[in-house]
Amino acid sequence: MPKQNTVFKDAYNRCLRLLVVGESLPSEPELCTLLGVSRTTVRSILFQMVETGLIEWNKRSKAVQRPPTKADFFPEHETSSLSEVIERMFMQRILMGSAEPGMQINELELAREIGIGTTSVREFLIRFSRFGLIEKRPNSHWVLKGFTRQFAEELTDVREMFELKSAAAFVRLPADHPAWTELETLRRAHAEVFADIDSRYLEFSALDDRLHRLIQQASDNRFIIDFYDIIAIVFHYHYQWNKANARERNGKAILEHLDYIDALKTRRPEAVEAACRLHLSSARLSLMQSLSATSTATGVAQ
Amino acid sequence: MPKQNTVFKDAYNRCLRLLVVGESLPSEPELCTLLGVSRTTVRSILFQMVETGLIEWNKRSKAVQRPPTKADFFPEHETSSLSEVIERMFMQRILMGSAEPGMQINELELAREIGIGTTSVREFLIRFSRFGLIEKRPNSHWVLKGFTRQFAEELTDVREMFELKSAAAFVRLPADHPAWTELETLRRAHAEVFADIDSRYLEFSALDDRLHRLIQQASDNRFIIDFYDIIAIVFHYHYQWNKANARERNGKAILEHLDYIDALKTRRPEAVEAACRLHLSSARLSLMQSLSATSTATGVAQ
DNA sequence: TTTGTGTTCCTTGTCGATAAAGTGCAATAC
DNA sequence: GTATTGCACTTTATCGACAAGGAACACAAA
Repeated sequence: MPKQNTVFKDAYNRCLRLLVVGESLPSEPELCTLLGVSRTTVRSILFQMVETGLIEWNKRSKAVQRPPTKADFFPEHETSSLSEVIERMFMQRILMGSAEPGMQINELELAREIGIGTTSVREFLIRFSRFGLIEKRPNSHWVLKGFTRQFAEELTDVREMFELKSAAAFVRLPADHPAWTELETLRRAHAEVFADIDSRYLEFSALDDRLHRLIQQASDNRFIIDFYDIIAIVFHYHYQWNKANARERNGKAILEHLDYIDALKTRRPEAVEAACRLHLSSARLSLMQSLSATSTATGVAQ
Repeated sequence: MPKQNTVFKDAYNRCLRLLVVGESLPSEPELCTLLGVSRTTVRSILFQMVETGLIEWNKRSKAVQRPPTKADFFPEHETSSLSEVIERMFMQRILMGSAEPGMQINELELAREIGIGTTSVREFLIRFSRFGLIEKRPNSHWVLKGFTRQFAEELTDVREMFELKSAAAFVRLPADHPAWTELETLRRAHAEVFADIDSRYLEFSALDDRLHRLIQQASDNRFIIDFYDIIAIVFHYHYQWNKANARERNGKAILEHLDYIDALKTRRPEAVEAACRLHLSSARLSLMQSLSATSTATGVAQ
């Protein structure tokens, strides 16, 4: 079948949450911006909602008839796009499965395993190859380079170069730049999570991503900003499956972040560089430790 | 049609050059390594050569009957793989054609224009997107970000960071590392070309690529090494269509290279850094100048 | 016992087809 | 007159099909 209608299903679910009995849904173009899809999809949603008696639709009036029930929602797993599914499956295989460096990756086999066509797998692998974990042999298979210590070192080396550059650029941002406001928002969010660290330590990942992206943004350099995607995906999957000492680790990291943020606020380059280096080397260390911890179990380190 | 047999045609052409009348071609596996293809392809070549009377083939003897003529060769343009064709066409469009930043790129239109299927175009665009010149809007078109001064600046900024790091690592290579031999070979090649600069200035591009790749290699970092692909493609196409002052520019660059090489040989980090900075800022300048020179004509600069 | 060949089978690169999703224009409602 | 809707049309995402090309293995030759 060409295209699962995941865009529709996901938007439909999100649209269900906008329903307020008695009121009318906004106009089609407004729903488009609200849901981030095209009018065609919005109209499909509206038609479907008429079908299931959620709304009465007559020209410009889209009166909500009843609140949505659990049964109205599409199941979660039907709402994620194919590429997300492939990514999850693939990362699981290479980070958790017994994936040794040098292993061959077979498009057809992967496609069969996931139950999809080869085209999607190929496109995923091509996109994924920029992360430096796999390499193509033309007219032949892909080779897994492996999530090894070597990889982690190369990754963090570049990360440090880029982040130092970005942090230095951040300090030079004009005082009225929106990044400063966002930085203060982030600082508060950090403080809040830290105040309740025992139950909220898992929220650190999201904060980490937001803070570092904000800083990279200041570099105004697409290569630096894009590179953060690699960091993000590695940390995302790695920590997702590796929760040992997470609370302790995240608590420490939040404190480092707070120091880092404070240093940025002073706008003193030396203070920023010091805080940045401190945090990055600690992040590197924790990545390395979790790598060696799992190396024998999963066989992913070299 | 699925797959043009470009691998076969290209290998066939290269195999023709191995023919020596009276002698026998080597064994199949040997031909495989010589031509860099699989036995299946080698055997297709041999069958075809029997067909056209170039060889007599009986088990292990593959006696050459006659020298190949012009007519035996497949035309050059049939030997380049589809992705190479797309790359050329696409680069021509965005570097030479009237390609303004923000322009939409349409997979279907591009495919029709080149006369190929959409799959190949899609895959090319995905691969190409890592160069930061285009960006995908999911479920919709691609956006051309344009070969602008901004792009060139972001590119060269990262380039400088990486090359300084690599050059510093180069100095620390052990004395018996093969890179030192290769460096000396390259120095001689530079000197030779320079001695006859008026007629050989076009050979600079190849030398440039070899020298910089050799240096990046010393970083032992896949992200740094891979990044050079972006530099390479930009310089390749840009200079190919922009030959103003090429002789003068290349002559100057060769001298800078020679200084750079000499500095590396001294193994003194400060000398290396100085020579490296000098050359890179001169390369940046010349890229920028050629950009502004063509900006109005082709509308590619912002 | 190693190296080369014949043969079979599997995978990759490319195409065309099709449902899902996006885009543009003319008609309509306010 | 502007914003919204209805409708026709285009493009994208995905599949299955198939020739080109790679890989494995048993047999043959040296």
